Amino acid sequence: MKTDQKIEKNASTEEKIKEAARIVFTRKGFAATRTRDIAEESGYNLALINYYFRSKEKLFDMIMVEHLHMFMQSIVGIVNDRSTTLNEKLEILVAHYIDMLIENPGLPLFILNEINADPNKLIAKIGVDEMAHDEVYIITQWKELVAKKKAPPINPVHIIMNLVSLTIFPFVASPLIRNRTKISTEQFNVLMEERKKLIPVWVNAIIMSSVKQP
Amino acid sequence: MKTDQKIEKNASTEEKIKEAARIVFTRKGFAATRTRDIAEESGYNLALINYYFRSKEKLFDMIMVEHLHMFMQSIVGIVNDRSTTLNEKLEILVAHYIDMLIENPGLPLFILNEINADPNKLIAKIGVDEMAHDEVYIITQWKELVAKKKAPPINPVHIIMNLVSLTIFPFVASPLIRNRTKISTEQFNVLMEERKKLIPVWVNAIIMSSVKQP
DNA sequence: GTCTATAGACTGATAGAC
DNA sequence: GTCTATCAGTCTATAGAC
Repeated sequence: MKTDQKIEKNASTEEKIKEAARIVFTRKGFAATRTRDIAEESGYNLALINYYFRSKEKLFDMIMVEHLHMFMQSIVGIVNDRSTTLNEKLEILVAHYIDMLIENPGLPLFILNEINADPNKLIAKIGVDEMAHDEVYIITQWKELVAKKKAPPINPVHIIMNLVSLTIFPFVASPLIRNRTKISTEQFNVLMEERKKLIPVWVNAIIMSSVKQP
Repeated sequence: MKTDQKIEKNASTEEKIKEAARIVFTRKGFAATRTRDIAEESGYNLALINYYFRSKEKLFDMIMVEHLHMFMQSIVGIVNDRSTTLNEKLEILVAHYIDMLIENPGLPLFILNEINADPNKLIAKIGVDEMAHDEVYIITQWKELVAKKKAPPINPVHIIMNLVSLTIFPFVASPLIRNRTKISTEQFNVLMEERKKLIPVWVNAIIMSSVKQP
């Protein structure tokens, strides 16, 4: 996956500006970012931003669409893979996301913010409506498990929320966590690497706990 | 708990403006909020904001400190209570936070954002350094549990992260969740109420899963 | 394509009337 | 205390030189 934070020397001017915008927008959000910040970060002049991208907003939208795409990318392939078990899918998904989040730790907060600012505008762009209906294979596998284990009376939405919460939230709260526990970014990333193996185990434990409940 | 979203009729002008600022800042963040938005929301004029609070930033800081206080409030009392077991503390904490979050769903994203924008500035204001050292009774109880169960080889930071993630993240992702699952805010809140009882059970299951692991 | 200079709109803050 | 009017600064976007 090519998600280098640094601006490549051989990239075109347009690409350099877009990369600079990605960095600044992700760090400060749309409103707090000035076109001057992007110009400075890119090493070019302010006027070029409007030359290549018609406006600050259009540049932002372009970057946001790419971010959302990165977030949803390849998931469809994973959850529809008929050669992997439910547990394997879980492991692959978690590892995939944690890898991506270690490289782009600011991404979730950025996206959640903009969804919060204007839910309809952004959600429309996510474009994973292929996953909205129940044709996805992982759903079939889940239903089989539920039937076999005489399983959860709990809403399956909880299970999804738990999986996503356990995977993404630590990155959203990363500055706070690192401050309170006095650990470095490197040590934080080691913890996140550990979670690749732990989260699938935990999610299974959560599912089983609901089976045993009265 | 008094956290009414509406502006009271009998409140003083100063209080009404602060309440309006709370609403707008929480919804849009510092940078995207204009003093004119606050004036409009409060029903008063722009000039009064500077009359009562010297600047936009001072007003923001004041609100932020109150928010952080709300977040940390009464936790010290709960975690230091010698009359409750570890499990009871867990249940009380989760229920306490979920109640607070149902009333103030925008709070976590707002706080996480501002911590992200300037980690040092805000963390200094949290003022829970009483909880930094190991004098807290819940820590003692935790250590006893670990000793008795010959428990987790996993870093206890994971357990804390899991507890906080499971409790807070659904609120941070609320607009996304509500959109994807096509549920209303009321239905969402019902799910969150369910989690009051479920999260403590899940966290226990997570802890036990690490005991059984090789 | 890239730059400087500047227009035009908006923002936070204040002066001064009542 | 509350208002209107306005200043001074900053922002995005563009015009025009090279």
